Amino acid sequence: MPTEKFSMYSYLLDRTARRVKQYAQRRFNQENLDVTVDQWLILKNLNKGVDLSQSELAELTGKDHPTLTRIIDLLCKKGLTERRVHPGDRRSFTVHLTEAGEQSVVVWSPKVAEIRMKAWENLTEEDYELLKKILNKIYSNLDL
Amino acid sequence: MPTEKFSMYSYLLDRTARRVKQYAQRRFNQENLDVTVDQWLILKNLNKGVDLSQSELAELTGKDHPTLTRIIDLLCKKGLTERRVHPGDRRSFTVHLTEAGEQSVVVWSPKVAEIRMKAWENLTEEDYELLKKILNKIYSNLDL
DNA sequence: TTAATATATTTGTCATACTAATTATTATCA
DNA sequence: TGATAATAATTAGTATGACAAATATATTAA
Repeated sequence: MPTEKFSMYSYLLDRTARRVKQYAQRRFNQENLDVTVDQWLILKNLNKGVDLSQSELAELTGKDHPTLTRIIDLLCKKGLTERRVHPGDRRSFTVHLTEAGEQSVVVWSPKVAEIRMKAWENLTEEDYELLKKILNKIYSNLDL
Repeated sequence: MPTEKFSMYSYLLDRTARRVKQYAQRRFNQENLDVTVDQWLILKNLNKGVDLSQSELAELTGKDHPTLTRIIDLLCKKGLTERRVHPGDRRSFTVHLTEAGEQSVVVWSPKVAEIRMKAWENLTEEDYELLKKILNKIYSNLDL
């Protein structure tokens, strides 16, 4: 006997995720951090000194390939990343953080972390852990 | 001292919400329910015998006005809703479920509820309640 | 080695999200 | 009343998300 409450939970989840992203984006804009929240996620994942292929980046960031291609296009246009030919596979690129990209990550990481904190105010460590557990459970329930 | 873990939680939230929507949409398509998840949300909110203005619908469903306008456009094109002049305010429309729209809601509600359940398998009542509480907390932390 | 298959990326299309600006109408106040 | 401000909806522009199909290159198998 299906219950409608699960539709309600789905709605709450969607609405909350949107607001979290919207809040962060507005703060990015206020601070004149000239990237989107999704672009930032890519930069952050590149900042390990390791160049990654687009496929690897897509996997890490949970983006599909067309979306990732377009995000990289924009980051390259902004001069924050560049595509380099993959040694040994001409189908592939490695995405490389430029000097400017590196600088952005270094300079902005603390501010971004601070912005991201806001959503989780008034929650306990236990809440974080439980939320993480529940979200991962949901995610794996829908394994595609 | 800002911590990066909150960026991680934000990422998990976003990723999970996307997968929940994606799963539902795929099931909608498989079942030949010819609306999007977001369009369905609108239909469902109209199915109380009460016509709502677009502003009211936007408020109820958490959509912004431009998005709502376009969703209503599509629903009207599909013959599931129609715009009616608001008696007493010529700026406004009331959105009305057509006969076909009513039928869709009646026919598909149980299947949609069933589809929506899938995400929440293996979670306890307590998990639901806590998740709801936490999501609402986050939402209100970011009051805009 | 050639033919079939698989993989990495891109392109195209539609839907949604957010912002800013516009239009039409209504409400308010000097 | 008449100017100003507020509200409802729309339009336009950019970014992301999902899906399908195309392109180029690699890999595998007959």
